[in-house]
Amino acid sequence: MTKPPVSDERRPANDGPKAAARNRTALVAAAREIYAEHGLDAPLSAIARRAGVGQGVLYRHFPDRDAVAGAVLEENVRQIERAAAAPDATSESVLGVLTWHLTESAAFISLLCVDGTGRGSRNLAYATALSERVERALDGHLPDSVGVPLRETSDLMLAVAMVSGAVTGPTREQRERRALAAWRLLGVTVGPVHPFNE
Amino acid sequence: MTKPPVSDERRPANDGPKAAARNRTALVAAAREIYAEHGLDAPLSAIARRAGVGQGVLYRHFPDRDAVAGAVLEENVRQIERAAAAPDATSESVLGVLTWHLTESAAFISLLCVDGTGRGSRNLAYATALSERVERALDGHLPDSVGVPLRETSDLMLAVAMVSGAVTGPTREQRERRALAAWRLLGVTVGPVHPFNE
Amino acid sequence: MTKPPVSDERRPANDGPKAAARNRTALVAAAREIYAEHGLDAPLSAIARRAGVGQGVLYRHFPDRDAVAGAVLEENVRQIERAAAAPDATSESVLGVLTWHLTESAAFISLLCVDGTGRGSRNLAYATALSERVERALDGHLPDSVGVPLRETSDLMLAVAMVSGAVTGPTREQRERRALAAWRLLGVTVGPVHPFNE
Amino acid sequence: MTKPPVSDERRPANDGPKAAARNRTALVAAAREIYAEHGLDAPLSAIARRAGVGQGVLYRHFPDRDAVAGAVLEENVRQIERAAAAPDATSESVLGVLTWHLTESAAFISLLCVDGTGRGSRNLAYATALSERVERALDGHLPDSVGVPLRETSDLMLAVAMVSGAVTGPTREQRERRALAAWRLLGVTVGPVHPFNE
DNA sequence: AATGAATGAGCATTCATTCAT
DNA sequence: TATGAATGAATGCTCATTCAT
Repeated sequence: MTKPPVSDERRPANDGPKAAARNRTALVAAAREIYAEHGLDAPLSAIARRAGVGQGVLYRHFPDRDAVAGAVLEENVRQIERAAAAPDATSESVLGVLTWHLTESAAFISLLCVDGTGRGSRNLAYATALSERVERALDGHLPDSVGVPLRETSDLMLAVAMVSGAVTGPTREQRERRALAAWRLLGVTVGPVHPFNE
Repeated sequence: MTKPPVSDERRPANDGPKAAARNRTALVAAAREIYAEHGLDAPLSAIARRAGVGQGVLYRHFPDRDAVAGAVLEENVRQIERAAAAPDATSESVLGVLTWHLTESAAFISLLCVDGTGRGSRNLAYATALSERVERALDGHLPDSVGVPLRETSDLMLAVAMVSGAVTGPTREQRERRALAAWRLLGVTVGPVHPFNE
Repeated sequence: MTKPPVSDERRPANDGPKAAARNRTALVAAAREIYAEHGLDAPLSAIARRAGVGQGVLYRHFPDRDAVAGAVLEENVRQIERAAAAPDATSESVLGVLTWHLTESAAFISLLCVDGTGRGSRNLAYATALSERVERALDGHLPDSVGVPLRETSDLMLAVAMVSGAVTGPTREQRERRALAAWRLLGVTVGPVHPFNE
Repeated sequence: MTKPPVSDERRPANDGPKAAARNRTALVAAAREIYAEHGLDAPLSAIARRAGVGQGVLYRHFPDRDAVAGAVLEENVRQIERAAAAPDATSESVLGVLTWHLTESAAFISLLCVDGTGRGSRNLAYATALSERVERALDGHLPDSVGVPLRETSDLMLAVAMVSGAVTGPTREQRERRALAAWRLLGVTVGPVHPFNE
């Protein structure tokens, strides 16, 4: 009377290695939602619950809470990189995508608008690396601007931080309106605000 | 280096009611420091410890953590109001004082650059009231600006939020440099950056 | 330029020894109200505040929180003693007064309906002494009862405890109704329910 | 006296999910003891300590302190329900079981002898529901009584509350003696005092 | 590899009691 | 003698992280 191969009780959904990638994706998506709803200080348990996995899985994929935020930002940053690498990329189109992410992801705002005064200092490593990837992506897409010109990418990154600071409000629409008003004050034209490939 | 004459060991140091005002001041000062070092989410116990008082004293003076932040911000806001009310006030002088507080107080940045995504929604009451006082103070001091003009106080508040977003960095000097660069990108001239009456 | 005799500033109402008795009375009255509203676990500070005195005064008159409760009960007990000592006292009249206090004072219920399992063990001294005074007051006023007769004062005290257990409800009227129903189940007739000398 | 093979020193003793049910049981048992010793206001930390678990475990199993009390009472109430549902149930047998729980569980007394004056008003929900279950269990088991008859279940519940008020004393034996004396004063015969299925 | 229970440190808050004035 | 501020221990509750299964 050998036991059936799969399991004899309620199997906790051990789908083998296939599940690993699926779980990681689910965790990042869940984290994005939770961050949007409750801010970056939301408990990790909420993220695991939303993803439908145990907390142990979260720790298997991410060593600490900063790694979770980093993974969420990774996706934002990648879209900007791809927008910048597109054959028909213009400063306007790239800023449109960047602005989309600013309005959609509270975590992304925090990335670019860190107060730098120590609070989030735990994970400067992650934040700095990601921030530099954004900077590199924007390099070569310096927009024209009415009034004071942006002369270098560092000026543009400053402008991005400034727009980040302006992006407040409870709904995405309000945040988009504020972001566009901010770009206008800077004299910068922004293309359609949308995600890159979604 | 005089010490109280009696009791040199365990004396809980009850200085009587006279200490009340002194303690409140010490608490606000401690809170300002702690906020600058650890952000607005710093534990209240750290503030009490820094102020050299028991936690109960903190609660005697401030009903909740928002009241503590409010008391800290109160001073920032008041200086801006006074700068705006000075007989020789100009937009440049007022913005200089405002910029000083942006570079000096992490809490003040948070006031003007709230992410608004729900996280800190507990104390919108305080934040809104204080923010409106800043807005009223700035009313009538609309600066000229190169490039895109600021047409109304709401534009100016947007600009302030934008500058707030740019104010990052570990030292006050770096933060001031970033703030001034941000104002420059907006085409706004700012006067000397300093506290109003200190 | 000698100073005026009374005081030169806002005098904290130091009316001399006269005030002592007045304060004690106010404290007991305040405690009675607070206990009725918030139960015996109410903070002492609330009692002092209601009495319009500082907390120090409370400690001057009562060494600890049990002494406060004891003082409140003292008054209840005394009225019962006086009702029992009245020339025209009957078991019915005495039980009427006792029942009044049961319905009016949560603390008094606790005195007679102590769970005895340790919770309130801190002040058994007070409670026991007061309880015995009630017992002595009831001695000699054993009521007739339909059904099972009460043979001794200890039976009557048991009956009192039983009625105490029945006295629940948010309003005094409800509590009185429950108390009378309880006495009825015991077959005991109770006179008019009222305070003794008030 | 076997011990786990590995690690004999600091092991936080995470016995895995198997321990969940065991821990819940231990918590309820510990709560019962603590309540008996220190009353319903005992600190939850004491319960967790007695159960040999961390405080977090307590909160995993019970959302708040009322849920803990509810779980303790649940068992008392269930035994009464089962006693009432037994094929040979009589009013005497059911009251015997009820009286057992009155003498054994301070919390159970509190359930039936609530002072209702507001103090413990936080958890009326639990208390009311459980109290009604007792009432339903007693329905149909109205005892005969010498003297004043109990006409309805509400009379019986009043009698139960009265007996609850009489149940005082440091040992279970004393409490049982008081309870039986109380039932006798009510003219009600009670069967053997014992738990239902233990 | 996944689960989710357990741990325990950490923070907020309350309040009895003391004591300088 | 009265005041009421200060103390600090106690308690409730929340999570980040670990780990037996």
